[in-house]
Amino acid sequence: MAVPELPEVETVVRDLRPGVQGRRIISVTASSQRLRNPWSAAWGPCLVGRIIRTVHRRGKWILCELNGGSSLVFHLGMTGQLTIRSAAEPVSPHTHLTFGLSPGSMELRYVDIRRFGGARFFSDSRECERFFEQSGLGPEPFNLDRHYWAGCLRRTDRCLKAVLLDQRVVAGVGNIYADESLFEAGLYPGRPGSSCTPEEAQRLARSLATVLKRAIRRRGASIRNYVGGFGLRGKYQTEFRVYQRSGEPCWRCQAPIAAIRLAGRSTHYCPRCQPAGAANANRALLSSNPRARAAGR
DNA sequence: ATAGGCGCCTGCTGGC
DNA sequence: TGCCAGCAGGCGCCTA
Repeated sequence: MAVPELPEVETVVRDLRPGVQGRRIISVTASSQRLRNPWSAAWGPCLVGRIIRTVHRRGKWILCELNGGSSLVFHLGMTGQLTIRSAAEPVSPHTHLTFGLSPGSMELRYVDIRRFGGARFFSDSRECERFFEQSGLGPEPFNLDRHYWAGCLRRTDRCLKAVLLDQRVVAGVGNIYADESLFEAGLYPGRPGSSCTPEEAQRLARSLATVLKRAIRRRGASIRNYVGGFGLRGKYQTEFRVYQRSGEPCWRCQAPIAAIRLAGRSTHYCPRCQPAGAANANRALLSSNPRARAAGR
């Protein structure tokens, strides 16, 4: 099950923008089932009549800015789907929120099988800003400040996998792209952050950005649940180097991919390209060219 | 202060 | 064939 991480959320946001921006919310319907971020009945009346000005992403969050300074913020959790649909389309099971839009008979629908996600309303921009400040959400993973990132690794004995998953350190990374970027960087996921040289830290930052941008170009990864804003699946799952490939040959060296458990998450890596010993870790950036990929299959 | 573990939640899978 | 334990994991909360 591919969980929505940064590339998937970015795809949803890009898909939704043209259909949602400039439209007015004319109705709000909530299911009776409780979401992890519970929907307040008071929010519906606050939303009706407001126009969605912009839709953008922050980490794994989707922010819809409305007129009057208020905002509607979504988190997809593990199985959330936020799509724009014709109001005539049948409502699929596990639809928890429906926002009727005008002009046109379109609906913004929030579907979430496991209900780990949800939405919340902020009546003014300061309230929204405060929410994100309190959550301590870290910077976006693109163009990470070199000194900030090196410091985050140097100061911790947590393993690299745990650091990447920590939304306070860097926003938007989940289990798939943590594993994929560690492979790209040739770094063993279990290595303590403090064991990394500044060069290794920089390599990991570059690999993270590379992998995320590549996944965005492929509209994210779909294993089961994830779909973009139009309900279409992503394609990046066919390009996983290590994630869910345990036992299969490494794309680069053919060694079987290993699976372990780190930071409470299944973790996939190549024991040869990502050696556990720090002395062997200073390797060249891993190739991701299609021929290497073909050779690995 | 920090890190690790647990529970929430449903659907799928593999073993019996 | 049918049942059920185990697993998947983002995130908030609790504990050591």
